[in-house]
Amino acid sequence: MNSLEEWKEKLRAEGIRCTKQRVEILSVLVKHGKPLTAKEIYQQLEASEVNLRLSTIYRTLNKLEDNNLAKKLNIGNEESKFELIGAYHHHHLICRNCNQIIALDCPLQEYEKKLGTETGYKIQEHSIKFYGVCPDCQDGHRNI
Amino acid sequence: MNSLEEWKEKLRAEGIRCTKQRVEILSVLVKHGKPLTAKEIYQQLEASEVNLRLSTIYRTLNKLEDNNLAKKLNIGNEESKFELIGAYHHHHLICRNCNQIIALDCPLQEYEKKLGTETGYKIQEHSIKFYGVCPDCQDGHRNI
DNA sequence: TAAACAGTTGCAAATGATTTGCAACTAAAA
DNA sequence: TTTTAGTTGCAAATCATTTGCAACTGTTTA
Repeated sequence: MNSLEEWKEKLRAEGIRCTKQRVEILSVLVKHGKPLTAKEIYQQLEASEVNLRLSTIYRTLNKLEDNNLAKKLNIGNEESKFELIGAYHHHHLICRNCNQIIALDCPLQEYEKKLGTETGYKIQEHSIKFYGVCPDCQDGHRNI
Repeated sequence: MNSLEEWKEKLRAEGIRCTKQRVEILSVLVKHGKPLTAKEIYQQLEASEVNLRLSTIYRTLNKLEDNNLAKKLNIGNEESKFELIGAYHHHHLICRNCNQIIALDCPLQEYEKKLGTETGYKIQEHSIKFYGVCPDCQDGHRNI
Protein backbone atom coordinates (compact mmCIF):
# COMPACT_ATOMS: atom_id res chain seq x y z
CA MET A 1 0.00 0.00 0.00
CA ASN A 2 1.04 3.55 -0.68
CA SER A 3 3.20 2.31 -3.45
CA LEU A 4 4.34 4.48 -6.28
CA GLU A 5 1.43 3.23 -8.36
CA GLU A 6 -1.01 4.40 -5.78
CA TRP A 7 0.52 7.82 -5.76
CA LYS A 8 0.24 8.02 -9.50
CA GLU A 9 -3.41 7.21 -9.14
CA LYS A 10 -3.78 10.00 -6.67
CA LEU A 11 -2.23 12.45 -9.07
CA ARG A 12 -4.60 11.42 -11.81
CA ALA A 13 -7.50 11.64 -9.43
CA GLU A 14 -6.52 15.24 -8.75
CA GLY A 15 -6.05 15.97 -12.41
CA ILE A 16 -2.31 16.38 -12.04
CA ARG A 17 -0.30 15.11 -14.97
CA CYS A 18 2.02 12.21 -14.35
CA THR A 19 5.17 13.50 -15.93
CA LYS A 20 8.47 11.65 -15.79
CA GLN A 21 9.81 14.23 -13.41
CA ARG A 22 6.92 14.02 -11.01
CA VAL A 23 7.00 10.27 -10.92
CA GLU A 24 10.70 10.36 -10.16
CA ILE A 25 10.15 12.81 -7.35
CA LEU A 26 7.34 10.72 -5.92
CA SER A 27 9.46 7.62 -6.12
CA VAL A 28 12.21 9.20 -4.10
CA LEU A 29 9.73 10.29 -1.44
CA VAL A 30 8.07 6.89 -1.37
CA LYS A 31 11.38 5.08 -1.26
CA HIS A 32 12.70 7.09 1.64
CA GLY A 33 9.43 7.27 3.51
CA LYS A 34 10.49 10.28 5.50
CA PRO A 35 10.54 14.04 5.06
CA LEU A 36 13.16 15.28 2.61
CA THR A 37 14.31 18.68 1.46
CA ALA A 38 14.02 19.68 -2.17
CA LYS A 39 17.77 19.53 -2.40
CA GLU A 40 17.91 16.05 -0.95
CA ILE A 41 15.46 14.90 -3.56
CA TYR A 42 17.54 16.60 -6.20
CA GLN A 43 20.67 14.84 -5.05
CA GLN A 44 18.92 11.49 -5.07
CA LEU A 45 17.93 12.08 -8.67
CA GLU A 46 21.22 13.34 -9.98
CA ALA A 47 22.25 9.80 -10.79
CA SER A 48 18.97 8.94 -12.49
CA GLU A 49 18.56 9.22 -16.23
CA VAL A 50 15.76 11.74 -15.81
CA ASN A 51 17.38 15.08 -15.58
CA LEU A 52 15.41 17.74 -13.77
CA ARG A 53 15.94 21.10 -12.16
CA LEU A 54 15.55 22.07 -8.58
CA SER A 55 12.83 24.48 -9.65
CA THR A 56 10.85 21.58 -11.03
CA ILE A 57 11.11 19.85 -7.69
CA TYR A 58 9.83 22.90 -5.91
CA ARG A 59 7.00 23.28 -8.36
CA THR A 60 6.04 19.66 -7.93
CA LEU A 61 6.19 19.78 -4.17
CA ASN A 62 4.12 22.93 -4.11
CA LYS A 63 1.56 21.39 -6.36
CA LEU A 64 1.38 18.28 -4.21
CA GLU A 65 0.94 20.47 -1.20
CA ASP A 66 -1.81 22.49 -2.87
CA ASN A 67 -3.64 19.26 -3.52
CA ASN A 68 -3.12 17.96 -0.04
CA LEU A 69 -0.87 15.16 -1.14
CA ALA A 70 2.22 16.49 0.58
CA LYS A 71 3.05 18.64 3.52
CA LYS A 72 5.80 21.12 4.13
CA LEU A 73 7.47 20.94 7.52
CA ASN A 74 9.04 24.09 8.87
CA ILE A 75 11.78 22.77 11.03
CA GLY A 76 14.07 25.30 12.59
CA ASN A 77 15.20 27.75 10.04
CA GLU A 78 17.01 25.69 7.53
CA GLU A 79 15.38 24.40 4.37
CA SER A 80 11.89 23.02 4.59
CA LYS A 81 11.34 19.31 4.41
CA PHE A 82 8.45 17.75 2.53
CA GLU A 83 6.63 14.52 3.17
CA LEU A 84 3.84 12.72 1.39
CA ILE A 85 0.59 12.78 3.28
CA GLY A 86 -0.10 9.19 4.12
CA ALA A 87 -2.97 7.50 5.83
CA TYR A 88 -2.50 8.78 9.29
CA HIS A 89 -2.13 12.07 11.05
CA HIS A 90 1.11 12.23 12.98
CA HIS A 91 3.77 14.51 14.42
CA HIS A 92 7.54 14.64 14.63
CA LEU A 93 10.38 14.07 17.02
CA ILE A 94 13.52 15.54 15.55
CA CYS A 95 17.13 14.96 16.53
CA ARG A 96 18.97 18.25 16.52
CA ASN A 97 22.25 16.52 15.91
CA CYS A 98 21.63 14.10 13.07
CA ASN A 99 18.22 15.36 11.90
CA GLN A 100 16.67 11.94 12.19
CA ILE A 101 12.90 12.25 12.37
CA ILE A 102 10.53 9.94 14.20
CA ALA A 103 6.78 9.97 13.56
CA LEU A 104 4.49 10.19 16.57
CA ASP A 105 0.83 9.43 17.00
CA CYS A 106 -1.25 12.50 17.71
CA PRO A 107 -2.00 13.05 21.39
CA LEU A 108 -4.20 16.10 20.85
CA GLN A 109 -7.27 15.05 18.91
CA GLU A 110 -9.59 15.71 21.81
CA TYR A 111 -7.76 18.81 22.87
CA GLU A 112 -8.20 20.31 19.44
CA LYS A 113 -11.97 19.93 19.56
CA LYS A 114 -12.12 21.51 22.95
CA LEU A 115 -9.88 24.34 21.86
CA GLY A 116 -12.06 25.10 18.86
CA THR A 117 -15.11 25.27 21.03
CA GLU A 118 -13.48 27.43 23.66
CA THR A 119 -11.87 29.94 21.35
CA GLY A 120 -14.40 30.11 18.55
CA TYR A 121 -11.63 29.43 16.06
CA LYS A 122 -12.37 27.19 13.15
CA ILE A 123 -9.28 25.05 13.59
CA GLN A 124 -7.97 23.57 10.38
CA GLU A 125 -4.78 21.91 11.40
CA HIS A 126 -2.08 21.62 13.99
CA SER A 127 1.47 20.43 14.24
CA ILE A 128 3.61 19.32 17.11
CA LYS A 129 7.37 19.11 17.03
CA PHE A 130 9.64 17.74 19.68
CA TYR A 131 13.30 18.55 19.48
CA GLY A 132 16.08 16.76 21.26
CA VAL A 133 18.98 14.41 20.88
CA CYS A 134 18.45 10.84 19.80
CA PRO A 135 19.98 7.92 21.69
CA ASP A 136 22.69 7.36 19.09
CA CYS A 137 23.85 10.94 19.20
CA GLN A 138 23.82 10.95 23.00
CA ASP A 139 26.27 8.08 22.93
CA GLY A 140 28.83 10.43 21.51
CA HIS A 141 28.78 8.94 18.05
CA ARG A 142 28.95 12.50 16.91
CA ASN A 143 29.82 15.62 18.80
CA ILE A 144 26.79 17.48 19.97
CA MET B 1 6.46 42.75 35.83
CA ASN B 2 8.43 41.93 32.73
CA SER B 3 8.83 45.59 32.12
CA LEU B 4 11.50 47.05 29.94
CA GLU B 5 13.68 47.58 32.99
CA GLU B 6 13.52 43.92 33.82
CA TRP B 7 14.60 43.00 30.34
CA LYS B 8 17.53 45.35 30.59
CA GLU B 9 18.52 43.58 33.78
CA LYS B 10 18.34 40.28 31.99
CA LEU B 11 20.64 41.54 29.29
CA ARG B 12 23.16 42.71 31.84
CA ALA B 13 22.88 39.42 33.66
CA GLU B 14 23.82 37.66 30.46
CA GLY B 15 26.62 40.09 29.77
CA ILE B 16 24.86 41.58 26.78
CA ARG B 17 25.40 45.29 26.36
CA CYS B 18 22.39 47.54 26.65
CA THR B 19 22.77 49.63 23.54
CA LYS B 20 20.20 52.19 22.46
CA GLN B 21 19.24 49.97 19.58
CA ARG B 22 18.70 46.90 21.70
CA VAL B 23 16.65 48.74 24.22
CA GLU B 24 14.47 50.12 21.47
CA ILE B 25 13.96 46.67 20.04
CA LEU B 26 13.11 45.26 23.44
CA SER B 27 10.68 48.06 24.09
CA VAL B 28 8.80 47.31 20.90
CA LEU B 29 8.57 43.65 21.81
CA VAL B 30 7.50 44.41 25.36
CA LYS B 31 4.98 46.98 24.23
CA HIS B 32 3.32 44.67 21.75
CA GLY B 33 3.55 41.57 23.89
CA LYS B 34 3.22 39.24 20.95
CA PRO B 35 5.47 37.71 18.33
CA LEU B 36 6.70 40.16 15.70
CA THR B 37 8.78 39.86 12.57
CA ALA B 38 12.05 41.71 12.26
CA LYS B 39 10.44 43.90 9.68
CA GLU B 40 7.50 44.72 11.91
CA ILE B 41 9.92 45.81 14.61
CA TYR B 42 11.76 47.87 12.06
CA GLN B 43 8.60 49.61 10.97
CA GLN B 44 7.68 50.37 14.54
CA LEU B 45 11.03 52.03 15.02
CA GLU B 46 11.14 54.03 11.83
CA ALA B 47 9.42 56.89 13.58
CA SER B 48 11.68 56.78 16.62
CA GLU B 49 14.71 58.99 16.90
CA VAL B 50 16.98 55.99 17.15
CA ASN B 51 17.83 55.01 13.68
CA LEU B 52 18.81 51.41 13.16
CA ARG B 53 19.15 48.91 10.38
CA LEU B 54 17.24 45.75 9.82
CA SER B 55 20.51 43.87 10.15
CA THR B 56 20.88 45.22 13.66
CA ILE B 57 17.46 43.91 14.50
CA TYR B 58 18.34 40.47 13.22
CA ARG B 59 21.59 40.49 15.12
CA THR B 60 19.82 41.50 18.28
CA LEU B 61 17.10 38.91 17.91
CA ASN B 62 19.64 36.22 17.23
CA LYS B 63 21.63 37.20 20.25
CA LEU B 64 18.54 37.18 22.43
CA GLU B 65 17.71 33.77 21.09
CA ASP B 66 21.21 32.48 21.74
CA ASN B 67 20.82 33.58 25.32
CA ASN B 68 17.40 32.09 25.69
CA LEU B 69 15.72 35.44 26.06
CA ALA B 70 13.78 35.22 22.84
CA LYS B 71 12.38 32.54 20.62
CA LYS B 72 11.98 32.33 16.90
CA LEU B 73 8.68 30.95 15.67
CA ASN B 74 8.62 29.28 12.29
CA ILE B 75 5.13 29.89 11.13
CA GLY B 76 4.25 28.76 7.66
CA ASN B 77 6.88 29.88 5.28
CA GLU B 78 6.82 33.58 5.48
CA GLU B 79 9.17 35.56 7.69
CA SER B 80 9.86 34.27 11.18
CA LYS B 81 8.32 35.95 14.15
CA PHE B 82 10.18 36.51 17.38
CA GLU B 83 8.86 36.73 20.90
CA LEU B 84 10.48 37.39 24.22
CA ILE B 85 10.61 34.35 26.45
CA GLY B 86 8.45 35.22 29.40
CA ALA B 87 7.64 33.40 32.55
CA TYR B 88 5.57 30.63 31.16
CA HIS B 89 5.85 27.96 28.55
CA HIS B 90 3.07 28.25 26.01
CA HIS B 91 2.02 27.50 22.47
CA HIS B 92 0.23 29.25 19.63
CA LEU B 93 -3.09 29.36 17.87
CA ILE B 94 -2.69 31.29 14.65
CA CYS B 95 -5.34 32.78 12.40
CA ARG B 96 -4.44 32.08 8.79
CA ASN B 97 -6.41 35.07 7.65
CA CYS B 98 -5.32 37.93 9.87
CA ASN B 99 -2.26 36.34 11.53
CA GLN B 100 -3.57 37.05 14.99
CA ILE B 101 -1.82 34.81 17.49
CA ILE B 102 -3.28 33.47 20.72
CA ALA B 103 -1.09 31.95 23.43
CA LEU B 104 -2.12 28.56 24.81
CA ASP B 105 -1.15 26.73 27.96
CA CYS B 106 0.87 23.61 27.33
CA PRO B 107 -1.17 20.41 27.32
CA LEU B 108 1.82 18.11 26.84
CA GLN B 109 4.07 18.38 29.87
CA GLU B 110 3.37 14.83 30.97
CA TYR B 111 3.40 13.48 27.47
CA GLU B 112 6.87 14.87 26.91
CA LYS B 113 8.28 13.01 29.87
CA LYS B 114 6.72 9.80 28.75
CA LEU B 115 7.97 10.30 25.22
CA GLY B 116 11.51 10.85 26.41
CA THR B 117 11.43 7.67 28.39
CA GLU B 118 9.91 5.63 25.62
CA THR B 119 12.15 6.78 22.81
CA GLY B 120 15.40 7.32 24.65
CA TYR B 121 15.58 10.82 23.22
CA LYS B 122 16.86 13.58 25.42
CA ILE B 123 14.04 15.96 24.65
CA GLN B 124 14.98 19.61 24.87
CA GLU B 125 11.94 21.40 23.67
CA HIS B 126 8.68 21.17 21.80
CA SER B 127 6.28 23.45 20.05
CA ILE B 128 2.65 23.15 19.14
CA LYS B 129 0.90 25.27 16.57
CA PHE B 130 -2.77 25.29 15.75
CA TYR B 131 -3.86 26.94 12.55
CA GLY B 132 -7.33 28.06 11.71
CA VAL B 133 -9.61 31.01 11.24
CA CYS B 134 -10.45 33.28 14.14
CA PRO B 135 -14.02 34.23 14.96
CA ASP B 136 -13.67 37.72 13.51
CA CYS B 137 -12.41 36.45 10.19
CA GLN B 138 -15.13 33.82 10.06
CA ASP B 139 -17.67 36.59 10.28
CA GLY B 140 -16.61 37.74 6.89
CA HIS B 141 -14.82 40.84 8.09
CA ARG B 142 -12.23 39.89 5.55
CA ASN B 143 -12.41 37.48 2.69
CA ILE B 144 -10.89 34.14 3.53
C1' DT C 1 -3.09 7.34 -34.28
C1' DA C 2 -2.26 12.05 -35.04
C1' DA C 3 -3.39 16.66 -34.22
C1' DA C 4 -4.45 20.10 -30.65
C1' DC C 5 -4.23 22.21 -26.31
C1' DA C 6 -3.32 23.00 -21.74
C1' DG C 7 -0.27 22.07 -18.44
C1' DT C 8 4.94 21.42 -17.60
C1' DT C 9 9.78 21.89 -17.76
C1' DG C 10 14.35 24.05 -18.56
C1' DC C 11 16.92 27.81 -17.91
C1' DA C 12 18.34 31.86 -16.24
C1' DA C 13 17.26 35.62 -13.77
C1' DA C 14 14.66 37.61 -9.93
C1' DT C 15 13.09 37.67 -5.11
C1' DG C 16 13.21 38.24 -0.47
C1' DA C 17 14.58 37.03 4.09
C1' DT C 18 18.60 36.76 6.59
C1' DT C 19 23.64 37.09 7.17
C1' DT C 20 28.27 39.01 6.92
C1' DG C 21 32.77 41.79 6.34
C1' DC C 22 34.80 45.68 7.79
C1' DA C 23 35.60 50.19 9.38
C1' DA C 24 33.65 53.48 12.49
C1' DC C 25 31.29 53.76 16.94
C1' DT C 26 30.14 53.18 22.04
C1' DA C 27 28.88 50.87 26.46
C1' DA C 28 31.08 49.29 30.34
C1' DA C 29 35.26 48.38 32.95
C1' DA C 30 39.42 50.23 34.90
C1' DT D 1 38.70 59.62 30.95
C1' DT D 2 40.95 56.09 28.71
C1' DT D 3 40.71 51.55 27.03
C1' DT D 4 38.85 47.83 24.73
C1' DA D 5 35.81 44.37 23.42
C1' DG D 6 31.53 44.22 21.67
C1' DT D 7 28.22 46.72 18.36
C1' DT D 8 26.38 49.14 14.56
C1' DG D 9 25.99 51.04 9.79
C1' DC D 10 26.29 50.07 5.29
C1' DA D 11 26.58 47.62 1.38
C1' DA D 12 27.29 43.46 -0.54
C1' DA D 13 26.72 38.52 -0.23
C1' DT D 14 23.96 34.26 0.71
C1' DC D 15 20.77 31.00 0.01
C1' DA D 16 16.28 28.92 -0.40
C1' DT D 17 12.59 29.48 -3.22
C1' DT D 18 10.01 31.55 -7.08
C1' DT D 19 9.08 33.18 -11.73
C1' DG D 20 8.89 34.56 -16.87
C1' DC D 21 8.98 32.70 -21.11
C1' DA D 22 9.85 29.78 -24.86
C1' DA D 23 10.24 25.00 -25.89
C1' DC D 24 8.25 20.57 -24.65
C1' DT D 25 4.90 16.64 -23.59
C1' DG D 26 0.72 14.25 -21.34
C1' DT D 27 -3.77 13.82 -22.20
C1' DT D 28 -7.90 14.45 -24.77
C1' DT D 29 -10.47 14.42 -28.98
C1' DA D 30 -11.48 13.55 -33.62
